[in-house]
Amino acid sequence: MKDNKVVDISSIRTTCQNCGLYQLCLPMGLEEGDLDKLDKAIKRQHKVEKGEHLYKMRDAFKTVYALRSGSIKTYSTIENGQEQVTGFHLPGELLGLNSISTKFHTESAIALETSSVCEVPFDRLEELSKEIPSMQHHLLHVMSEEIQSDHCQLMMIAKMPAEARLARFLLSLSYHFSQRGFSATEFNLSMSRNDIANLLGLAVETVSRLFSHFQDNGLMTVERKHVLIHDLDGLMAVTTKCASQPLADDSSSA
Amino acid sequence: MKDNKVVDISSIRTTCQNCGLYQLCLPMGLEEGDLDKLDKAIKRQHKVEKGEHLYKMRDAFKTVYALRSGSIKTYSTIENGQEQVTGFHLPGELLGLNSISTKFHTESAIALETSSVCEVPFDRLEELSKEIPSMQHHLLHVMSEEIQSDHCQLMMIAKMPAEARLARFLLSLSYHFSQRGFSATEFNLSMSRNDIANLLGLAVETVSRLFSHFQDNGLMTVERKHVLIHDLDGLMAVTTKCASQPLADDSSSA
DNA sequence: GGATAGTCTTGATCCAGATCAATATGTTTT
DNA sequence: AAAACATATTGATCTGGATCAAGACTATCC
Repeated sequence: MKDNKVVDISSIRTTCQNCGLYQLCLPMGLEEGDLDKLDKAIKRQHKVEKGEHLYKMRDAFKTVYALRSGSIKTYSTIENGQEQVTGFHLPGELLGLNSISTKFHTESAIALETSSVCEVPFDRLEELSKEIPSMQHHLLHVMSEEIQSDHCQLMMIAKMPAEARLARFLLSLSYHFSQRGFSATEFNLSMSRNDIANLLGLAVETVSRLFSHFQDNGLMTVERKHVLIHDLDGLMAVTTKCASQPLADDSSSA
Repeated sequence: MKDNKVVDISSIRTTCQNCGLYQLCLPMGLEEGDLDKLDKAIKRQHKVEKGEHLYKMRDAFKTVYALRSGSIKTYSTIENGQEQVTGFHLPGELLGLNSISTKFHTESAIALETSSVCEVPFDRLEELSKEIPSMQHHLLHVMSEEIQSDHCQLMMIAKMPAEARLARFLLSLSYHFSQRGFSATEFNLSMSRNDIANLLGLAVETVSRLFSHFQDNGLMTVERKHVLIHDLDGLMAVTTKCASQPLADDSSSA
């Protein structure tokens, strides 16, 4: 019965149920029935070519994007025409939620490589949240995470020297890749040096020089886009090597 | 009948209905009946003395705080003992939501002056959100706003020179005060120079010098905590006077 | 009210990282 | 495959703001 069954086209189309990003994306922790509901709301597998925009600043905010593959850069353009990169996004991440309050996008999202996304109309998502408590919680959870990471980024730019920022950036990429089942020590940078510098609040030249330094110190090998980390702990050490260490007076007394 | 009625104690206790922060806080856009529900969930008017903590980093996250009066500083402590100020909060703001994902607070909140807050257990808030769609939306709205403002802060620290950062900080305070019905041009700073410097990623000395410069340029008068802005537009101008202006090539051609 | 301690201001010096400049290495176009 | 262009590396110089240092002003405590 099962062997002579003609392939059912509907079983091929990717559903949330068998999407590899199950643990990272929206469906996290949903019941079988709920998944179906979500599945119906989603327009799946929209493809975005490298350099193509998912949305642009000031566009109406109507849909949330779940990144399935590839990578996306978000950035906003400042009054004077300068660009501020706000983040690089990897599969499993949700994009667009930060524009709920304004109803129009406050940043642009551009594909750094050919990528694919699932689209969910935000109003459908809000309706679903009414019916599915864990969905409501998940949305809050995701946004809370974004605030956390923004605070971390802030602290980094405000307090850490260039070296530590780049090291932390690399470690963060490494971590996210490993979370997604890829190597933690070997990967390709889909973003340019310029983008990295911008995100970290540095000049391109500084980023370039730091890559060279890290290489000279045997921490990593970097050849254009290709990165091979030799010493994760070493990079960690660079991260903590930031500004004025604690003036641990208490350790000397008593 | 109405004149000889003894004062009803329950009509005196502040309810969300007659709270002056109606437009800013949680109740925003709620129906009469819904307000009652919210009202029951809230523990009202908890007083916090200057220097007292509302919560500390790593405390369990259980309740959300709505600031009624006073001002609160949020900050987190980094590995090396340094402190990073993440924000100053004025009446009407909600505190704590950014720790939903971790379940423990990732920052500390301390009163900069004697303040009062309403407390709402977060699980009650989530339940209410199920029943009241506009409440659900409002929570997402508030978090989205926080992400926006964090991005703005990031851009500021990454791209703007010290002058522009302080100017923008003052304008932001001015705006928030005016939103709350206070003077946009005269107010008191409840935070120290140190805190301001920390938030803006600067040294105290720089903040102090900049205040002096602004004063010399007739933009404002600042005497310890007391601020009097003479020229809002002038401050705005300082804000935009940041780094490399647009290389508007297109205006010359065609 | 004088002592001690925090906070703020102002000046002098220094340095991390920006900016400028030149070259090298891709990449795309024709 | 040469031309035109974008991206990356490396060196030389410059500077905004940090750091160091010293007073001035306030606030708190005996």
